[in-house]
Amino acid sequence: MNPPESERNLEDWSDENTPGVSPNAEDRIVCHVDMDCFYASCERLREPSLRGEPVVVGMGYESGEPHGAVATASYEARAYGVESAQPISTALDRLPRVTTAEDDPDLDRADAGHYRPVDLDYYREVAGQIKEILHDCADRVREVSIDEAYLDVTERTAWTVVDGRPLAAGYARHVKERIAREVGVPASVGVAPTMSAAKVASDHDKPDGLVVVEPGAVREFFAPLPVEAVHGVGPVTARELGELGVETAGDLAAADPGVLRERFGERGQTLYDRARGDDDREVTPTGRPKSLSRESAFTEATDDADRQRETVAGLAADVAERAEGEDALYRTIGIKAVTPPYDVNTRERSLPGPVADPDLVREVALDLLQEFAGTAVRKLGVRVSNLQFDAASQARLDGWETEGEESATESRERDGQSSLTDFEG
DNA sequence: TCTGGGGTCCTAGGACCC
DNA sequence: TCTGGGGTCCTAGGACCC
Repeated sequence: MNPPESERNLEDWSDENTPGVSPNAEDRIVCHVDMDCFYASCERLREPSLRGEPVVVGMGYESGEPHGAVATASYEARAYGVESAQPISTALDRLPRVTTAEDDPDLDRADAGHYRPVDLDYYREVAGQIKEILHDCADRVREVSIDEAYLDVTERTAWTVVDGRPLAAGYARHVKERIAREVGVPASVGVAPTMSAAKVASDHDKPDGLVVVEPGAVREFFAPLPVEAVHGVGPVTARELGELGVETAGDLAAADPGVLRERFGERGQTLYDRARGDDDREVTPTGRPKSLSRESAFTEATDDADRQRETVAGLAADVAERAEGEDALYRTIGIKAVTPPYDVNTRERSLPGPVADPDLVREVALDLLQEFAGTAVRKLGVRVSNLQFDAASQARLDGWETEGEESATESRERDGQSSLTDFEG
């Protein structure tokens, strides 16, 4: 299983060789670029006076708004306990708005924050400029989200150590600095021979970080980190691992893979491999979406059938329109109904063949909703999946830009810019 | 943290087929 | 006949991520 000792990389001075990590020539160089509190950085870009100030991007902080959550908080705001995905009311408790501070002499303006609404169109525009740089810097780019991407830069640089540091570190710095200089927003970059290690590396020294993990040092790098640092370990898995006595990534790497497989299935093996630095995934471009969905929460749970049907009909229309905008055909139509306290129910129906038919989305969704007649729901969603993309769209494939100025969506934008509610999480 | 929106991947049971 | 084994599709739910 383990590669022979003789194959060890010259730069590998760790005592424990890492099984599975290929020797020198095949060591890839993967960068993970992760924008720091991206939405807040974008707000600062167009409003430079916000630099150095606590900034919270989210919705629902205007009085009278039903609900809302924090999309992104700047590090200054995080110092007050404001976090992503937090209810906006909690954020306001911990960090009052600046405007209220001005009205209220008892409030110290120094302890107040700047709140801004989410403006996804603008963030996408900024992201587009960044992606251009990334594609310029790498042969293969995988965009994970609006503010995050993997780059394979194996052909552009090397692990060779010069003046005590790998050339790859300088290359990563170059990428980072181009983004700062040409776009004006900070990024954290991780460099490693695998995607999973690069991901964790970029996270390791945020914000504005640059962390390099050399081949052979991956396991060592992971070892002291809490298991939650491993991509794919969430709260549930972390708790279950804890029950097995696995607290750190090092524990995970040293665990019995058989036990992990027994408890977590295939995922157990994958997590084990990751913690040991074994990850042979290639950096492949992001493919077409697998599903499209839209959902919406009620201020409070409702069993009003008319409201429910109205909501589902509206969501169905939105989803169908988005599918049309992306030239997607769908073969499965589904709904989601969240009932108190927070039970997620899904229902779906597959059709004999792929269609693009807004009326059908509506009909099927409403039909599936019938099962919940008389049930209070706090949230409803509509989804299409089993997507197929027709030839017309293939011309535009490749696109890392889902251009904001696509005309199909424009007409609908008129009656409420609130239709955009994406979260950085 | 009493819970916002948009995704991905995995699992497991049942239907159905050979 | 009460007995195989294997494969695929569908549906529902769960965990995780940004």
